[in-house]
Amino acid sequence: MFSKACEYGIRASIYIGQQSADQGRRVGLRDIAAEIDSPEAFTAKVLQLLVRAGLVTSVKGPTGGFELTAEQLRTVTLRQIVLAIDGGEMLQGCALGLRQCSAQQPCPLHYQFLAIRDQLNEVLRTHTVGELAGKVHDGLGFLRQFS
Amino acid sequence: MFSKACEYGIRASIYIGQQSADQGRRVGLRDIAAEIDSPEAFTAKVLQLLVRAGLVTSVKGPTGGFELTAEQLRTVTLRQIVLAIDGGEMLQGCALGLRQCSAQQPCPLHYQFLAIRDQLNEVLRTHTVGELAGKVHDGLGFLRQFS
DNA sequence: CAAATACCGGATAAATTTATCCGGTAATCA
DNA sequence: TGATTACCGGATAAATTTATCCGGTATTTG
Repeated sequence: MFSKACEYGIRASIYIGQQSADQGRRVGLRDIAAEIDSPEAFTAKVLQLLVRAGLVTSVKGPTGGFELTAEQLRTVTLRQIVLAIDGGEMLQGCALGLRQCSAQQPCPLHYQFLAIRDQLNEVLRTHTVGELAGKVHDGLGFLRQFS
Repeated sequence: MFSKACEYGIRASIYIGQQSADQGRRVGLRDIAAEIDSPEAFTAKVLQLLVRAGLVTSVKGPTGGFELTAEQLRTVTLRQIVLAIDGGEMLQGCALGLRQCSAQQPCPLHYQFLAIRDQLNEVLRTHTVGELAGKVHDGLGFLRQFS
């Protein structure tokens, strides 16, 4: 559905959000990669994208790391994360790969997938990172496999 | 959403279906690739998968080519095509990449994506290649871009 | 039977995605 | 100020996906 990069990006930002909401704790890369079970260096690349897009905040040096500001917690949606990493392909492109699929010239599944895509967009648009962080904090959601 | 291979596979099988329904016309690779605007050799690989899976029929030699039997037209669903090419990843896997995402240990978006995935499965399960071929035949759907 | 046709299947190459490495820079702290 | 910490960013490598090539085999037709 999403690329690996995007999966890591979503999980990472939710974890960062959880720690930020929890007494404003800043988290380092090593910590993040361990907690969401992702490759450290690759996760760093993905986080750089999110930082550049203004969706995550980073601080260098000792006591540095990644965090979400109160505003980021409140306003950053999953949709923004996905767009920053994967672009709009999955959110807008034709399921059958037609370059211009529209009501004028629809693929045979245009309207069926329009409905699915609408629902996907709705889910991504209406969930903030902060909200999902809360869910993880309350033990109602997980970011990696616990055996 | 789907891989390129899968996009080609779906478009190709619908086109084959359309020609088969239309006076049982068998179609060759060159023809298919031209009609759905896909790379010929790669499309051949994808079609081999579908033939091996029993979803498409092929005939060698002159006057040979690909076709869908009456039964294939009636019974083969998009879901079977997608499974044969992309496997169950998109249809079953966790959107956030967790190896075992379930009600026992759900990702923070488990139930939201469950709904989306259900709808996707439903669309793929309830549409046969033959039905979509009819839609294309009636000019209600297209398999490539016509400028 | 011989020639032509068209799918089959293995090998190979190009492109993209995923993943790693390492020196550079900014920030903290003693 | 000097040492350490931790993100930044470019280069590189591995893995996967996408795409191509070409000889092999089955089938039709003359």
